[in-house]
Amino acid sequence: MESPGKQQIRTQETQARLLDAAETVFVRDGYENAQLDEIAATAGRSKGAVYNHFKSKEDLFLVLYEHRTRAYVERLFLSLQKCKSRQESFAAFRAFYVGLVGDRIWPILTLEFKLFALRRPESKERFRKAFEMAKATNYDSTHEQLFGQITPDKKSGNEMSALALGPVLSGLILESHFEPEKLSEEALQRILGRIFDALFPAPR
Amino acid sequence: MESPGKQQIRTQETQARLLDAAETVFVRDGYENAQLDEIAATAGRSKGAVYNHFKSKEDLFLVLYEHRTRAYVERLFLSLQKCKSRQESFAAFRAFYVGLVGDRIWPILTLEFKLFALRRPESKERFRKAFEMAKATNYDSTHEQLFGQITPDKKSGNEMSALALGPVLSGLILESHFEPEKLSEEALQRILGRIFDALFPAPR
Amino acid sequence: MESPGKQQIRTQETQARLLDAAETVFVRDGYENAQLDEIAATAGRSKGAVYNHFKSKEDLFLVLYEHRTRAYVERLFLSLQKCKSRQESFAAFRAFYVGLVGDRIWPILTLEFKLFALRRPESKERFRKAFEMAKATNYDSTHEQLFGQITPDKKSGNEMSALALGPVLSGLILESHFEPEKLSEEALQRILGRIFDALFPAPR
Amino acid sequence: MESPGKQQIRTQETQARLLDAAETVFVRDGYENAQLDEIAATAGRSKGAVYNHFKSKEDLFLVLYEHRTRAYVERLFLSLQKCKSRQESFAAFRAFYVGLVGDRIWPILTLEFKLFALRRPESKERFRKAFEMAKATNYDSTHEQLFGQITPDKKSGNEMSALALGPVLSGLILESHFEPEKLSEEALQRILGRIFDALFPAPR
DNA sequence: AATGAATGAGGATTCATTCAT
DNA sequence: TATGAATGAATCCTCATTCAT
Repeated sequence: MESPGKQQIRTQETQARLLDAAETVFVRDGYENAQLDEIAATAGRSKGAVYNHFKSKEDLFLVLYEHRTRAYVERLFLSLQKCKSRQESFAAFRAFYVGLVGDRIWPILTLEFKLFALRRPESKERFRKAFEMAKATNYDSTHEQLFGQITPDKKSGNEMSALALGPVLSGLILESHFEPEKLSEEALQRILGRIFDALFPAPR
Repeated sequence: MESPGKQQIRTQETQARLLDAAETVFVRDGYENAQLDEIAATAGRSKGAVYNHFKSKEDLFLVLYEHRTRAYVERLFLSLQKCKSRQESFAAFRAFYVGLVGDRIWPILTLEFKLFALRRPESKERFRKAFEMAKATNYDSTHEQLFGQITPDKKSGNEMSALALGPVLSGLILESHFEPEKLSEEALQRILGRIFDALFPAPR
Repeated sequence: MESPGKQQIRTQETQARLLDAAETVFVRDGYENAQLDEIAATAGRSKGAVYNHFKSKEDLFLVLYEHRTRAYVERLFLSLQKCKSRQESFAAFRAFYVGLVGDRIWPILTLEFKLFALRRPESKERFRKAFEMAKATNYDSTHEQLFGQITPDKKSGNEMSALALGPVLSGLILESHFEPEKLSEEALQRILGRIFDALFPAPR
Repeated sequence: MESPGKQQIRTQETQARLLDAAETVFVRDGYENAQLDEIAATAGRSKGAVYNHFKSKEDLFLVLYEHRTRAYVERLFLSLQKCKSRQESFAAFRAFYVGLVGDRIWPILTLEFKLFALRRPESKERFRKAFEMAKATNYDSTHEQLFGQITPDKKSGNEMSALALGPVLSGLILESHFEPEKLSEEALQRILGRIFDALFPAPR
């Protein structure tokens, strides 16, 4: 009871360090090959510490995904909030998307997550909820901010397109690991831009 | 001279069965979770038989990838050979690509392979070679058949675009497993078509 | 500061138990047929515990050999330290050697080790180092204590003879397992004594 | 039925080749690590052939040991037969023994055999029988040829000494693999000679 | 909260042996 | 007799998880 504040801080720091370490190791080695031992060591903690903060390896993985997903969505919302017009919003959206090529980690983590979830119906459920939750926060208003009020039909088309953005990005980033020259960051930006424009024909 | 024939046939059949079983199990469970036991059983063979045909689990995985890759490339070349004009060829190419959405297996297998290769530099080498070999077979003539003689600059752009096709497909197929309704086969075809057209603006 | 003590004690006890169990099982079954499972069980521990203390079966085997070798060499040095004269020392040396027939375990273990090392050049290296280290500790002074200052020529002869002692013992102990009556402990003592005297003609 | 002679020759040759190959591989790798596959390959035959000639790996091992043992005993008897006097016989016996250091294979094989037999009471039986048989052939007359008619007491002493010869040789040869310089063939001959003389004080 | 020793289920791999040819 | 594909028992080792400290 001496310094609960410090304790809490320590606890939070451990959590954060573990999550960072987990991201590093999961992405580097893949979920199955990632060793809790190594995650703990990378975080400067011991194996046991992981279990004080997470129920299991799977739990750590899911919490990590939830964190990172939330962070990205929040970033997007933040950048959208600053926009004054629909055009501006739309441009910000596009820029945000194309800018994602700068991150070699997150898209791989996402692939890893999805392949993981694909094989575990139980986790798949939690996985989707996490994603929905993050997305849902401001979904409708965001959509309107970007596209205005449009027919349900068009809206569903937009949803479909939006759904495609992530996977396309992930696939390309993965490929770029094998063809770093032909798929340079610049090249990827151009490709992503073209694809974005194909999926979201600029509102008149 | 009857026996060698029978032996050979048996051997080939076993190989083929093992590869088919491997594809099923690897895609269903992922590389790490796939059990040799189950692959063997699925093939109607015993665990040991796998090791008469493949050096290791990894080897089986790589050989499987090589086989399937080669098969796809050959299918594409075959369909191109029938074409009489550049337009026809190009249309065939597009159709081939868009038609790939019908296969839920191969794109997932490819993702699995690439994430696998990403973590094993040695296999990465072999992996790329297999792909190159298959691609190389008729590459230049194919390119000319599709695009005619164009500036090296444009050619390199086409290469980049070609490189993007597979990853985009894989990413989308994976996502469709989570959103089977929003990303129906039909929807995927439309998206893929649009992306294809964005990457390869139709020649004139 | 109670816990680190308890932990350490537990750790040491486990190590010691595992080494004892390993000795029992390796000698009884031979290196290849010895099962880690059984060693662990004999030690009252689980299979996994072995791997917390030793890198591999091979490592366990080598560490065991190092331990036991060291212990024997130390015993010899200890008994030599008590001696007052060269004659006494020499007699103690002889007695020590002849007394080794009482141990049916150690000579067999040594054979097992050497045949093992013969087939693994890497271990052979470590194996020799362990032996050298143990031997080296007091080698020169011991030699002088036993034989006085003698010509290098004679010294090298003594070295050769010393080298022969162990193998001769091991060979005989092994044989005595097949001819327990003809090669009783008493008989072995007589034979060993005679051989010792032939190899080290008593210093006047 | 065309050429039974040729068939038989082929059969015998295969047997001999398999035994030679077995000796090579068993000595090089040890019984447990020796692979039937490799033995067969070394013999220029296939794995299956081994089973046409031997019941099992163990059987092959035992037959090999029996063969080699018999051969050595026969060689000794042969060289003794030529001797005219007891002195000559005795010298021949000594020379035969000391000469054994030239063979780096057989003593190791013997060790391997004995450690093997030690752990398999069933084989131990067969093992001893093989040895006895070989030895027995001419045992009593040989003994008399070497030592004349002596008291049963002395005879039993000689038996004991004779029993020691093999193990001593094996132990030393094994050690010489680790100390090839200090235990050169020449050095071994000197040591063996001294030990022989200590075990068999020259008759009068 | 943190540590790390211990657990033990799980799985890839090896290889003697069998058997159809 | 010879071959070698197929079998499957056997075992080392890994690593997520637990728990006493």
